[in-house]
This record gives sequence, C-alpha cells and structure tokens, in this order.
Amino acid sequence: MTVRMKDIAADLGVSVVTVSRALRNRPDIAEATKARILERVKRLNYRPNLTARSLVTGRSSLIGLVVPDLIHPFFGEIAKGLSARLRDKEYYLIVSSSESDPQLEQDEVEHMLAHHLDCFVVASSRKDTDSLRRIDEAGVPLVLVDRRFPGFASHFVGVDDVKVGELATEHLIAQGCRRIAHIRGPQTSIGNARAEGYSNALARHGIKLPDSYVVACGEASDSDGETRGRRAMEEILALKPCPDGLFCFNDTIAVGAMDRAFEAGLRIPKDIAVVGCGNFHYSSKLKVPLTSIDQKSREIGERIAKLIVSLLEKPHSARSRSIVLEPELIARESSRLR
Amino acid sequence: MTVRMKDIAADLGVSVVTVSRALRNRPDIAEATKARILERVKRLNYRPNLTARSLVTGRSSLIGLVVPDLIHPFFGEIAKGLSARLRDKEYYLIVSSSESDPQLEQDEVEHMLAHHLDCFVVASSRKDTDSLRRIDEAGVPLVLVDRRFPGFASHFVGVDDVKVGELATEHLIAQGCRRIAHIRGPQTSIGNARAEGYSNALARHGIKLPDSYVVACGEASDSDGETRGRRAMEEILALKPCPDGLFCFNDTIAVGAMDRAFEAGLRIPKDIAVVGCGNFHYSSKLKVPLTSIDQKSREIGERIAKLIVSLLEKPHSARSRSIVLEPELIARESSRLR
DNA sequence: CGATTTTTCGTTAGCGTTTACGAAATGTGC
DNA sequence: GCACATTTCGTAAACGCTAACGAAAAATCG
Repeated sequence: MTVRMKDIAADLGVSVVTVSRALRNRPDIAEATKARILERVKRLNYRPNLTARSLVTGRSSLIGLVVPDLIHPFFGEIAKGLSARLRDKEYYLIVSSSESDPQLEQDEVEHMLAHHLDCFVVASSRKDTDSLRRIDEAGVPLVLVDRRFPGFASHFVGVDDVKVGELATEHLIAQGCRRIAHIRGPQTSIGNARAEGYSNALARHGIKLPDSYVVACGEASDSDGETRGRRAMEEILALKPCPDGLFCFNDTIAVGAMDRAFEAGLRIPKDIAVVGCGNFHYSSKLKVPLTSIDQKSREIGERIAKLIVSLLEKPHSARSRSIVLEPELIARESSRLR
Repeated sequence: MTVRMKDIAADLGVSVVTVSRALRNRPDIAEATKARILERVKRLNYRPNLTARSLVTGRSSLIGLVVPDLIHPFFGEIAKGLSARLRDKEYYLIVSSSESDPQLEQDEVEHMLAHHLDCFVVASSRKDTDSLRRIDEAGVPLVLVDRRFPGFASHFVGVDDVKVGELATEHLIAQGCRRIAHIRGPQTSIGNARAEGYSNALARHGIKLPDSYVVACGEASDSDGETRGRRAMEEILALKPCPDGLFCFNDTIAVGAMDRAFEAGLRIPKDIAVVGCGNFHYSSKLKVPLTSIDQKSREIGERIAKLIVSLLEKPHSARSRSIVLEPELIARESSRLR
C-alpha cells in the first residue's frame, strides 16, 4: 500500500540505511547515490513514517498546546502565532481546549503525555501544579503562558501583568477619573498581578478608595465573561458615590459591564470611563469602542515558538527562561474624556 | 527513565503480552492477574507508549484539522466542538492554520501525512483538489467542511449554502427592501451557492436587478475581510439608485461595509438594511447589532466528531456521507425596518 | 478418570525506522 | 606498490508495542 524505505532500497539495490542517510542528509553517503535515491523518493512521493522514526529517536515533532478556551481571542492568537512559526521546522501542534475545567485539563495532559510530545505549552486553569508536575516528571520541557507558578521550574512567556494594571489605572487617572473601580479576575497570578498594578497606580497618585471598589467576578469556569461582567457591574452600580472610572480584568467582562451600565442609563465615557484588557479584535467595533491593554498575544505565540525551537535544538540550554513582554494601552472612545 | 511494559511484566513475573492484554481489556486474561497488573500500572503511573502502539496497529489516534484561519470564529468553533467530542474517545487534534494560502495548505497536508493520522478534516482554501487527492491516495478518510468538491469522493459536513443566500435575501425582501445588493464571496462552491440563493430569492419575488448589484470582494487570502468589505462598499455606494438592502458574504465583510456606509453618512437600517453571515460572537455587540445567518459551527464540529468516530470504528461504513444542516437567520437591528 | 473443550498465558515475529559498528571501496602518502 | 587514512556502504540490533499461534493449565463431559 504505502511505500516504505525498504521498497526504495530494493528498487535501487541499496540498503535501507543508505536510503535513511540520504533522507536525513547525512555526510556519510556519496553525492551520486544520494541524488539517485532522492530522485526516486520524489518520484514515488515517499515520506518517512514519523511514527517509526519517533519510536527510535524519542522525538515526535509534536508540541502539545493546552489552553482553557481555543476560541478565546487571546489563546486563539497564540495558537496561530505558534503554529505559523513552528511550521518551518516541521513541528506540529496538538491542541486541547480544556473549557477552563481543571479536572479536564489534568486528564488531557495525562493523555497527551502518552503521545510522547516534545514539548508542552500550557495556559493552565488550575490553581495547583498537579498536571504540570506530571509533565515535569515525564521529563518533557514545559512553557507556561500567561500564568506563573512561583517555585515551579518551567519556562514562561507573557506580559508583565502588574504593568497591565498600572497602565490601565494610570490612564484613567490621566483622563481625570478619581473614583476608579476594578472588576478583578480570579485568584490566580494574573488576577492578583493586575489588581496589584491597579493599587500601585492609585497609591502613586495618593488616591484612597474603599475596598468595595474592587469587586470579584468569579472564576473563568463559572459562566461566560459577559454575564460575569454584568453581575459585577450590579455591585458597582450600588456604590455611593458611583465610580467615574472602571478597569476590567478583560474585554469580555468589560462588554458585559458596559451593557449593564447602558441599561442603567449611564453614558460611557461621560459618566464612567472604561478600560478593558486583551484588546480582542472586536473591541474596536463595539457600540462604544473599548480602550484596552494589548497583551501581545500574537507576539507571545511567536516568542514561544522561538523558545521551543531553541529548547529542542540544544536540550541543555537554559533551565528556566522567562520572557516578559511590555503591554501596550490602546486608547479608544470608552475612556476619551479630554 | 520512563516505565515500560517490560518493567511491569518483570516486576510481576508475567510476560509483556499479558500486561498488554490487561491494559487493552482483552478477554483472554484471568481477572485476578488483570487486577494485579492494573494495580501496578496505576501505582507506577504507567501509560502505554502510543507511538509504539501506533506503529504496529497502524492507527495513531490523531486527527488532522486543516483550516484557513484558526482564529476565525467559524473555524474556531469547529475546532472546539471537534476537540470536545473527540476527547472521550481519546483522539487528539493536530491543527494547522493555512492562512488561506493554497500553497501552504498543500505543504501542511503533505507533512501531516507523514504522521499517519487516522482522519483528515479539511476546510480547503484551494480551488483544486490537489492536496485532497494526496490524502485520498494515502487511504486516509477525509471529511470536508464548508467547501464541497463535486466529483471528489469524501465526506461532507456543513450548512446548505444556497439556503443561506435565500434566507438572507428573503428576509430583506420581507423587510420591504427591493433594491438588494450582494457582496459575494470567492469563486468557490460556497461563494457560488450563496450567490445562487440570493438570485433564487429575487427571482421568486419577481425582482429584477442589474448585474452590477452583485459585487465581488476578492479572495480570502487578499487581505482581511474588513478592508475587503470597505472596498466592496465603495462600489455599492456608486450604484444609482442606491440599494436599500445588502447581503454580505460574511460578518467580517459586513463590518467593513457598514463602517464605510457610516462614513458616507448612511443610516443602518433606515437607508440600507444589512444582513451578514456566520453569526460571529461579536456581531450582536456592534454599534448596530448585525442580522446574520447562523452557520451552526459548533454543531458542525460535533457532527464531524460523531462521523469520524463511526468512520474509525467501522472502517467500511458509508463510502461518502454528506451531512447538511439547516442555517438559521438571527434578526437584529441592522435589518429591522418594521 | 480419560478425552475434549475452554481459559489463560508465553514465544516468536514484526511494525518502519535509526544507531552502532564494522567491512569494503576509494583515495593519499611516499 | 604498500601502508594508511578516508569515504561509502551494509549488517545486526533496538525502539515499545501488538498479532498470530501454540502450549499449558483448568474446566467440562461422558
């Protein structure tokens, strides 16, 4: 059925190893025979069986990508950037969308491990490192995206999330807001970092606000971001005096929050200026285009790809590299007050 | 390093095959020994090496997904639905985003073939069947999404695109529009089918319009949908008398077209009612929420998964199955005239 | 209790490739 | 033309698993 090395070797009267050498561009083969073999390979449309190769070399050319939600713009862009860069090196991406379900994520990682992937890229939705530890035990390189786990050895690529919070809050302050609320994310490294940035900026400007100005909106797995944003906005609407600025953990939440604000008769940005995070591609097309912090998702994907390639080409390079990108604020109408 | 069957077998004083039998739940093994083995397997955290298994069984548990653009809401949803359903059966998804580049797509398919995938799911951006034929030659089952290639044997899952065009156009007519323009898609089965539906609906109502009411907007690979939509809208603005209704090939193009219409001082839907296609998740949140035809992307993904599972479980089932779903119109403000 | 069936297990071979090693062919120095 | 290094190739074994077969053990039957 399908053509194997054996067939080509038999056809040309050489041994299988010689064919193998020609295909992998080994030095210990005469140019003439190599040419002869490659000609036949091309003519028969032969492709080496990577499964077999993988079994003996121990390298599968497969990269595992585990994200909470494939359709989420942030992770989607990462997948795209990663895929584009990995292509040249003939690595392929095995993806898993864990639906922000910690148990599912753990199972997926477990199963993917059986495919003997060369590297894992994980944006974990877990609070612990249980699934990551299994990867570590298996001796597979691991790149963390977006989430950090202090004390756990792995590589990291992402933006500086403290700066994200600072950028957003500083911007609102610069626009003249003084009563700035924050719809914070989950109790993870990201959620905490952004909230920390928010506090930093306020402190820097001597603005003191009650704790009630920071409202939680549950976990990513609770329900979709919009309804969580709407719920959080309820709480904010109840604050007296009403905030004049709002920094949301991400754009999806901001969309829900803004929707609710409109229903309450508020005008954006006049009554309350809003800043989101993620700069999702639809954020510029909303009823009121949303100011947002760009997380450089595309660039993150490409940087991960580069990191992986260097990791796999010289396995004993850096033990634990950390690539931190600068976030960027994209100002739009939702915060334009002057 | 990593534990193998051999190790477990040696530990327990049984043969490797016995371990294999226990793991695959074979009938020809005593319950007692099976239990003994499974206990040890669990305790050692053993997972069979799928690469090795794949080499001998010829089945990799890997499904290839080739789409023009992973971040496109339609394909993203499909990937998600597919991944979710395949999970239970322990199949994994290898994805490739071809960036709507026909050459890239061909190369990707070629490379993926080397991984000996169990099945291909392709939303082709090619006009010919060159890459698909290679899949066919390799004897790998193929499911086509969204695009059909008449005369080419494969499975198909997607919506009825003629009906998409009819639904959109009938709706505009029902809203009172009579001069209905169409920004058509590329010269592929989808583009043609939707344009055909548009013509059908007009004919059914005895509406005759000049050819200039159908404007092309280039290929998907030309540039992003929005700028293509803007460009197409230029042509439409030049029509005398100006159309009072517009059916766009997809939502992204509709966004561009509407943007340009706003700039020209038109009001939507009052001056021109707009219907898109795809019902992307941001379409309801636009400045003017967009009426759109839902393509059932999530359902498509799930149906594909079911099809694949049945294909792989009984390989000699139907030769060429075709699953056609009904599109659904979601009415919003952009076409609300009465 | 011996003959026969059924259950349980081990042996051998092979999936398609690469690695390690050694042998043959070719080239180089004098 | 001989000793040696270099280039080019082939043989054997292995990667971790499963398929096919047959042997041993246990169960069933008259």
